[in-house]
Amino acid sequence: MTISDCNKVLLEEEKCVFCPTRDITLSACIKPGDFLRTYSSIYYKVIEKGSKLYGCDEEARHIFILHDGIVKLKKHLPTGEQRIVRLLRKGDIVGIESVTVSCYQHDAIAMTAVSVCMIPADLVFELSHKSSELNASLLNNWQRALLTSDTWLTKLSSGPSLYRVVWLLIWLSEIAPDEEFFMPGREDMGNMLALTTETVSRNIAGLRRDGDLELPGRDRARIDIASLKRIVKDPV
Amino acid sequence: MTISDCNKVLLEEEKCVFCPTRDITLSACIKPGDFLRTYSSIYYKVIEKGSKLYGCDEEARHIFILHDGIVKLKKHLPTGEQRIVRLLRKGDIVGIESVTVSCYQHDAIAMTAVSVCMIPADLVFELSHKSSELNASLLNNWQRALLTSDTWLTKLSSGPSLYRVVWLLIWLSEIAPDEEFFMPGREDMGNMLALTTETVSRNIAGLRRDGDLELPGRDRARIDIASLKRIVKDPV
DNA sequence: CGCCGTATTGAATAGGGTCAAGCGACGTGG
DNA sequence: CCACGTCGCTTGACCCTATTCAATACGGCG
Repeated sequence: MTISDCNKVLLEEEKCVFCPTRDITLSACIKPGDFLRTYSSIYYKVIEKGSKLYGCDEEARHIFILHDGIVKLKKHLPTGEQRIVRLLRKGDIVGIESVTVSCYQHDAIAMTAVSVCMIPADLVFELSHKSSELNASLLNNWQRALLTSDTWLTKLSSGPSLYRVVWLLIWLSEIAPDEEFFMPGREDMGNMLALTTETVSRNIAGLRRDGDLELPGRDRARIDIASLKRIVKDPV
Repeated sequence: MTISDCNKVLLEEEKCVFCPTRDITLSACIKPGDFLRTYSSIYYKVIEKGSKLYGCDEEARHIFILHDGIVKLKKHLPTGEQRIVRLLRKGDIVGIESVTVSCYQHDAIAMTAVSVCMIPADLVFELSHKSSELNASLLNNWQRALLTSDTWLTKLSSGPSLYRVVWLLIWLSEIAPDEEFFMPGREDMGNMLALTTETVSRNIAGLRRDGDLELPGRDRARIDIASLKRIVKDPV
């Protein structure tokens, strides 16, 4: 089902049944009985590469279920620098904090073309009281986000620059193992790893020389996972 | 109410009413009606400085509500290094992941003497289906943990070493603003900031020379917040 | 073709790591 | 009560890695 197909079914009452993310936890928890009530307030949206889903400190009214594409969550430091604190991919919830706090905590920016399902936060909040499945789903999402944060703290923010770059490549490749996957620009990678663009670039050049990394196109990469894991001494 | 008093009331049916953390969100959500059922399974525990609440990959059966003291969450890297990914303090929930996953994700170690209330995870899970307040409380806790993680990623894991040390001191002082507060050993601080003990030590020495930091005792510090915030260019 | 933004490469530098020695507090045992 | 050993903190000197600054190359697009 393509995006335009989905936009079409948006006009129907059964939109969620045919939604391409029917399999994604949260939407799956919205029961047929809820359709009529939610009909008017849930939107399917396509966001072009580079544009913002929301900004830091904006009033947090919606959560976004990510159907496709990659979204980065960015934070600004008082010193002017910025840091990317998380990447979100298919099935992740963007702006989940809107359920508990009144302002978004990051800038959320589409790194690729992105399609999302936009659900009012108070609707989620309300439904979560009634559906323990939805609740469990929210808790799980939060749990996953924390796990990711821990990984970023341990693997992507400490140790030698080569290790960090390698861990990031491994992490990115998990979206599409054994295949070509999305690789952000050097500056973004630097902002994830707390390194400069030059350092990232140099490490990438090294990996290419050693044959552990191929760049089939701008934004695209393919890696020799086993070899990379050996570099960071990750068993298996 | 002292710890021994609390241990005494543990023997009574009304224990939670007199619990020193009655004001802490989660316990407050356990209603009188639940007392009889929970009676046998909730323990009040005092843990001495340096000992473990649980280890990574252990089966996760309990959450711990932190009444007093500081707990560090540690992760080991395949390379042998370790990193402290979070500090928990009064009112925080330790091992909250036990509600959603089967194994703990960190080593949880008491940095000071610690007192906790130990609640079986399945009990929390069960109660969360019935109490939307408890649920909201869980969601809030998770939200807070993520916020903390973001702070650690942005402020404690990037930028010059002096900035990191200063941010950590500011963060630690928030427990007891304007007063003396707990400061961990240099090695632990290094593991939080992704720096070596020597670098941390040097920066601390510098701050003391400039009169921005006093160390009234081992583990204790007092800072000139305004001055430190000026260093990291944090407004106000 | 020439322009712009991004990536790469190079050379010089600075900041943090590493290694090693010295110091001070504390606890133990003589 | 003091000598001794331990452990954690500090300090110094040197080295190495990542940053900085600058030049160049690449690729898409008007």
